[in-house]
Amino acid sequence: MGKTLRDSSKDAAAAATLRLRHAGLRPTRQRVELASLLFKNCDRHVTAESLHDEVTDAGLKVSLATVYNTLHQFTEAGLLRQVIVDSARSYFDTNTGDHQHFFLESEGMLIDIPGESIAVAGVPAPPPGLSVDRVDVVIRVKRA
Amino acid sequence: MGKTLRDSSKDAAAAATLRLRHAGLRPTRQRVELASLLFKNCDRHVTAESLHDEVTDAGLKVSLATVYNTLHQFTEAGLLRQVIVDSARSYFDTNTGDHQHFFLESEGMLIDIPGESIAVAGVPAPPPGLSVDRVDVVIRVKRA
DNA sequence: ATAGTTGCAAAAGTTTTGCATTGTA
DNA sequence: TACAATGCAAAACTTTTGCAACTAT
Repeated sequence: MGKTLRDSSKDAAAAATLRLRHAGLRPTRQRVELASLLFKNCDRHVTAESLHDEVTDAGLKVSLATVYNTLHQFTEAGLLRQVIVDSARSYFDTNTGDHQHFFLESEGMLIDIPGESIAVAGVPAPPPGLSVDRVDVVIRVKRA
Repeated sequence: MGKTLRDSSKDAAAAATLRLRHAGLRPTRQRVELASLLFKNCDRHVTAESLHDEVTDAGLKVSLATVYNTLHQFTEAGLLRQVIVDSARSYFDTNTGDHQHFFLESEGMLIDIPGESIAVAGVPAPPPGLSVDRVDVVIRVKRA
């Protein structure tokens, strides 16, 4: 039995709903729509604006403010990770595991690097009273 | 012969003027004042706003827009380096050499780590057509 | 029903830009 | 004098918040 396009869309929505419930977030229309887009494919890197364009292009209506709020809620809930590489805008990564990034600034493109590939050695002890929370590595690349 | 406070201030201004000329920037009043503050002591990390507060507190009048423009001009000229660690604001570092940072987000504090201390191993080759421009390491710390 | 949650318009930041003014040659 | 460079007010961004409307129980 082949599934129709409509069925796939429903499946994505159902999966998103489950994922949201599991994360303790109410599956509202906007959240389900955004989650469906975000988690449909594998790893994705989005900005608030790129995701807003995406929902809009899909014919759905979600305000940009809601996209921002939702991205932060998803991040709080552990569904997304925020990646700070550009002073002009925030990126969000659907890959929440341990990994690092290549960043091509001119095109706003992020590429994942598996966490186990990279090793950072020689980190001095943090100043007294402070402990290491996370180590972020950004490999800034440019067109050769 | 001890130098008066006024002399020191003059010296700082003279040094700043030289530094600006050497970098190919016209030593205007605003630039000299900002450069005097920035390069008076050793390594410093400032935001546009913190530097603006500083000039203002010193009784000088420079608009915030000019502080932004000047920080970017100094960065272009190689006198400063921009450090991207916080999505909310840009930091500028008077240490332009090879080094990395601890970042205590809750207080907006950056601490330099000498470049030779840290080694990043296992960086995969960048995707075809791209070359590595720089490797940034940020050790995010929190109060223990 | 209704209590807590949500979504968005409006506000608040931060950063950039256009242009009158300034400073230099 | 001319003319490029500068500094800042105003504009343009991105992001956050307060509260009316909604929704899950």
